[in-house]
Amino acid sequence: MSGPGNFEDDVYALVRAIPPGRVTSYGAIARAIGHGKASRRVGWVLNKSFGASPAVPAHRVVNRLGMLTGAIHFPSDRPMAASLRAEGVEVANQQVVNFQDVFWDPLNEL
DNA sequence: CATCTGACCTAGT
DNA sequence: AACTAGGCCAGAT
Repeated sequence: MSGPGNFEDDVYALVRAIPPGRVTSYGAIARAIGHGKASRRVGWVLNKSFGASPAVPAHRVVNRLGMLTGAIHFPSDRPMAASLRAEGVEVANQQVVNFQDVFWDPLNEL
């Protein structure tokens, strides 16, 4: 019912569970909620997440290579790279530095 | 209403 | 190892 079961809700819950200073990937989220192949939808859901409350730290979600592919869809007031840097994540050239180091795998750590 | 695209990823050739 | 194709599904044209 109103709990987990909806793709949207599951994604929101998981993204909100990402600790500050850490990042994860779309595929990792999709897999954690049981839709291993629906990584594309994750991005679409996050796209709506901007008006959600509590806020969803969508800036902590990058692609598997650590690239800020979704940065172009972020509001100009809150650029993705800047938000990550504010949390201590180094970003260079639209890419996360030490990605493996800051990567947070929900299946492994949650 | 049919077709394409998109914050992606895995697997097969 | 590089390339192609397939999967997911909702919005846009």
